[in-house]
Amino acid sequence: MKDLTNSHIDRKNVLNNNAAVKEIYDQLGFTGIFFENKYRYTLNQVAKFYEVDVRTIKRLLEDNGEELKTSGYELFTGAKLKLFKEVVSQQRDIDVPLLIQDDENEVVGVKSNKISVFNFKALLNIGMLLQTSEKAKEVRAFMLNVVIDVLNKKLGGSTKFINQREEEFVPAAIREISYRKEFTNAIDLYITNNKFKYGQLTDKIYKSIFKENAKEYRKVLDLKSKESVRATMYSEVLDLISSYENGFAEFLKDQFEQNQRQFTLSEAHEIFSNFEKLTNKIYEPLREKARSLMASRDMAFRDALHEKLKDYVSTVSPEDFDKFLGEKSQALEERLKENIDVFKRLKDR
DNA sequence: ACCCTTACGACATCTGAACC
DNA sequence: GGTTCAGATGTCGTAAGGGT
Repeated sequence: MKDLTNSHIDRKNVLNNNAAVKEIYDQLGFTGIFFENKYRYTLNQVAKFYEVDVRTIKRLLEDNGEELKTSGYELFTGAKLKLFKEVVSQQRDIDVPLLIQDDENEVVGVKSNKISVFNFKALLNIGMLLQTSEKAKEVRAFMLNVVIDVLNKKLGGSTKFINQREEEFVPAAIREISYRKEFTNAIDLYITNNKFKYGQLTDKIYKSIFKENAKEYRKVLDLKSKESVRATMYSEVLDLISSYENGFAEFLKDQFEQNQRQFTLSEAHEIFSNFEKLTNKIYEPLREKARSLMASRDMAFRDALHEKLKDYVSTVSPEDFDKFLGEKSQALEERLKENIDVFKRLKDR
């Protein structure tokens, strides 16, 4: 079974979700020592919190050092340690003593030359790695509940059109519409009548970019028959589709001018394969990026796995979480209203 | 029934700034 | 300059779980 304790990607996707982490901190009620803009916990506090031996936490540090460092684990020494100690001793005066004193009622680490310090994310990260601690198990369940709550609150329960919540979506969708026009025009003019020609060539583009045809894509995202495939795509994917459509339209036109007659649909398929070969290297970097963004975001936001892109699933960045869930994310209607205003302003000039 | 692995705790030893 | 003490690291024992 895949869960937080054995999936690096899932752990990152909880920890990169800043809105969720903040909510978890507010609800958990385990106050840290505020130092350099973050809430900090010493190694001993962390061990006590999860009711495990200090050695156990240390072993996690040995085995998952890099991950924990990325989350915000730090080893304080020298000047930084001195500063930290000062902050700690001040905190003792304002009555948060339990957190920073050990059993002998001493301030922890006064004479130590180094102290392991966790920020809140690293504290949660530890909770995701501990296998048998009951407390850690509780914290994990709690974290996931909050993450689900946050998602539901931000999205009103549906993640289907989460792709539309970032600033870039509307402009990308508008661009795509005009490039789509170029594409369908070229198909109209240079390919003999065949009612399947649009769908088949569009599928070729989809397969070239993300390995699925429209039908497969619909299935992965569980779209109803009336729901538009394009409306669920991320701006980066839309832009790449635009490039393909525009590029292929021009390529087809060139071929037509050499050929002096319309192509059949099966010839057009061959022409597309040539186009694909010719542009393979050009599109490669953008395609890799689009695949990775699409696979990772759909996993994190839509709980949807694109089987053919499973090697591309990685973590969703904190920026992405903000982009789609944060203050700047919006519902499409607001986005459109905003854009209409822009058009109006331009028109008035 | 047996062996192996995993996760963890207990104990021991070494290190090196900070403090006196 | 010696003492102190948290941290780093290593080793061993054990309980639980899984596979054969």
